[in-house]
Amino acid sequence: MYMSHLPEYRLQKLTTLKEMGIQAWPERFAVTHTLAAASQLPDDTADVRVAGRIIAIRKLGKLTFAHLQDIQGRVQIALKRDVLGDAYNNFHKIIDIGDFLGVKGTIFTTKTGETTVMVEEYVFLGKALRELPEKWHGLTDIELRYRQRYLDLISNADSRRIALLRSRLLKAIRNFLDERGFIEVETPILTNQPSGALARPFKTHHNALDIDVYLRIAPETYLKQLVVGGFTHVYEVARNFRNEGISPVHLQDFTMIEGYSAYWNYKDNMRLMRDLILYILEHVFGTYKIQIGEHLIDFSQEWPVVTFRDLILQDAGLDINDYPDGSSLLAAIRAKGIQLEHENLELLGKGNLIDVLYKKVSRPKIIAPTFLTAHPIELSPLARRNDEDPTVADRFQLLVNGAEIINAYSELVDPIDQRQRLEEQAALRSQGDEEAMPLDHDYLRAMEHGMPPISGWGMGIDRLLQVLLDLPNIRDGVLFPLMRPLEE
RNA sequence: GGGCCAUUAGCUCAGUCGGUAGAGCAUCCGCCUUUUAAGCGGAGAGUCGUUGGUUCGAGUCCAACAUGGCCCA
Repeated sequence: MYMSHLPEYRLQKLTTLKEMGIQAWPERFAVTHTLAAASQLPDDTADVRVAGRIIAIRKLGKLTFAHLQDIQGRVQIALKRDVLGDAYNNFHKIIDIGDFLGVKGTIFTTKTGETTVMVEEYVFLGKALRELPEKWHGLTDIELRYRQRYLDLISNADSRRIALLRSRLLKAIRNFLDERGFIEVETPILTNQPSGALARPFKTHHNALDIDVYLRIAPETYLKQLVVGGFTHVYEVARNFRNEGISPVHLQDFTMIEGYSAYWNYKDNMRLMRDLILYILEHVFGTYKIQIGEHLIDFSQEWPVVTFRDLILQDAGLDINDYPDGSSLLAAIRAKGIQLEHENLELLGKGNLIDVLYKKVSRPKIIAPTFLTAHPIELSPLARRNDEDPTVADRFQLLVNGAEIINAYSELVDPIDQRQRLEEQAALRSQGDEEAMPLDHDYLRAMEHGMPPISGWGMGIDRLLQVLLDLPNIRDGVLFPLMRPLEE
């Protein structure tokens, strides 16, 4: 057995445990209270049984204090030689910080006012052969926090708070949608074609069928097929995978909630999304006011609605409607002295150029929640064309603090228009644009069987969490972000 | 892809001008019955990320590489 990498003193205590006939990793312990609940009990509550990881021990001769902790709380325990006899000395012979312990005892309050369990019996519940991070500073090495998240959770209260908050946030969203008649479904992650978004996919291989398959980049086309099948309000909490670069605002493996409603348009979803965000703030944060960087944002205020055209007119002094194509717009941008960062500005179509311009001059300025609407149609291959202006889509994005939190539109349900737009995408793809969408025959066939009016939305949970919690890196809201493996 | 920064004891970090490797926590020993970053006294603990180079001498200077972070593309 290879154990030379483990601290000697811990292996020694493991041996001591065995010599004393105590199981190092026993199989069960019945508790009466969670640690958090026990820490709220009144004095003299008897027969309290709790269990947790020992995160601190303070021995004062014949009296020892320790703290038990789990993800939701902690409670102090006290062990007295008077009460425990030999078991008191044995405790110190077998216990290290990090071990799991179960205790039975009675609640009392110390001189310093902390609710504490006076231990009458204890049961060893699990040996830790490695040490915990330093107790005061915790684990600060960002790499270690991502690689060994469990240590981060044990030693950093903020990490525990974020992990629990993410869970509560997801639950709140499900509750909100369920209350409004949405049905939750699951659609495939392994797909024959990457569809529903503009992004590079991860590719893998199915052995039995001997075909390449792709991890989904969006659940969109499947969810709309379900609307064809009769679902009127449907949603999925979807893990999506995009083979893109790593940055503080990009994950390769992220969670998106998408929802679709038959007979709705994008304006119905604007209302739904505002209600959803306010519901989240009320139920998870308990306030509509969120501090983001130096700004205190009150979400209960009116959220302005701006069009792409008005926004760019305001921020760049250019009316995009004055320019028929990309090259004339680019000339105007250059005449204004606006520097855009892109490899091949000359090759961009008008829609993509507007997008690059918007990201440069407008997006970073949008702090308070704002609906951005009327996107260029080229940027929205699955969205419905506006009836009055066929160059824009019936679409909106919700922006907060320069980040796109929600993307939504009235869906394109005309199979003839859809086929044409996907063929344009496929042409771009054959010219080497790896983000363009391939022809999705399954989806087109479903559309041809008939779609009602539909509006859908997608909300990036990781980004939402990053914005609402003001996290410096999007991975701070993810328990186990992808890391390059270390060579042993 | 480019730039900057980090990598020293299990953890958190110092390390001056290039001259024998330091502290706190954790660990071990002793004292201690209301502590909570417990305290007091003592002890052990290191491939200074890796590989080269410069030098009488490198944790320190130089180069490459590795991993991570931030900024830019």
